Amino acid sequence: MKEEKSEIVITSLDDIARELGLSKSTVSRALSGKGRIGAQTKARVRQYVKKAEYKPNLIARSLAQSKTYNLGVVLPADSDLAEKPFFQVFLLGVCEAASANDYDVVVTVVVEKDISALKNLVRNKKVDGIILTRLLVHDYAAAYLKRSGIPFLVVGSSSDESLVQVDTDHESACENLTSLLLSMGNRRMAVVIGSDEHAVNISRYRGYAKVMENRPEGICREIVFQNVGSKTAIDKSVEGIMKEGADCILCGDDIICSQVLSKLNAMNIRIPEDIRVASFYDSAHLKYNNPPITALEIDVKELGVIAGQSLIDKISGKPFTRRTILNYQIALKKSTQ
DNA sequence: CTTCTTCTCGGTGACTGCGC
DNA sequence: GCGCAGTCACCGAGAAGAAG
Repeated sequence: MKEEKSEIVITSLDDIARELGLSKSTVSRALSGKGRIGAQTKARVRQYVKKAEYKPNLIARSLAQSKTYNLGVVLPADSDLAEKPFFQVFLLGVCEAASANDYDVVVTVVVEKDISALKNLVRNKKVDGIILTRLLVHDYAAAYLKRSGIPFLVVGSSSDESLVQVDTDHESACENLTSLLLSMGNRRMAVVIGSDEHAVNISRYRGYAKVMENRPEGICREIVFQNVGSKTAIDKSVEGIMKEGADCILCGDDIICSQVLSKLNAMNIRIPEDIRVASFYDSAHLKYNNPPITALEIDVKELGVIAGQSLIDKISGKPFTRRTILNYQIALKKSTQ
């Protein structure tokens, strides 16, 4: 009986080396492009590998390089996190950069002072680097990562120049949006903004305040609501603003804005006829609102891609930018006309 | 049975050596 | 001396084997 030729299964560099009559180091060099290798040998190996549909064993590569090929992304453990499009879209961007570099993404959460999950990730050497997605004014996670020595970057702005930062210039963006709305005839500009524990809220408020302080009437404290987090607090802020009277409400972010809109709707207040509304951050929450909402638009996916790529560059010892600032756009919509 | 040592996995990279 | 390919130690953790 004619013996059937058994198919050769290629599972490792050794198999390829044996088949081609080379050493596995030569095959490794041919595939990585590193080290000295003849062009002919390189082409021969690559052609064979393509035909055999060989995929390198990433666990073995990790072992040899003492790297995990994982990026850690730290999210805040907010109860309504799933409702925050920022983090979802940001993760998409990070995953895109990671995938393009043979990295995977490991997600963990921190609850302000409780950074035990992050510590486990670092201690157990599960990741090569970390991205902190929300920078706090007193950030325990950032302080810990600095001590640990693991490469990391933060999404946000800090005066601490040792931190690698990726962010939008929120202060300048909010300053420009506030100025623009004033130039459109609005005089009494109310603001509803979240916790001043979050660095981003500080920057946004600073942008608003910078413009308002330079006006003859200054900042009207009775229509300024900071550290507003809960739905109840936002509702009370809106009631206060309507009682005191304002031309426009500036919302600290998309979540606050959607709750402000909901409260105004419940009070039968029309936008923009009775009051104008704008948001310091746009998202899917506001995209389909009627009327459309004036807001600052940021390419969050691009933010994720840049954060991911910057961290990988830092891990790989390549040159990286210590502070990357992304552009923003002011999208003027019907809510402020 | 316990403890210690060696081997294993697949890939990397510094070093070595061959041939022209 | 240069260009190239081969050798070998190493990575980390668990399994297997050896010794007491």
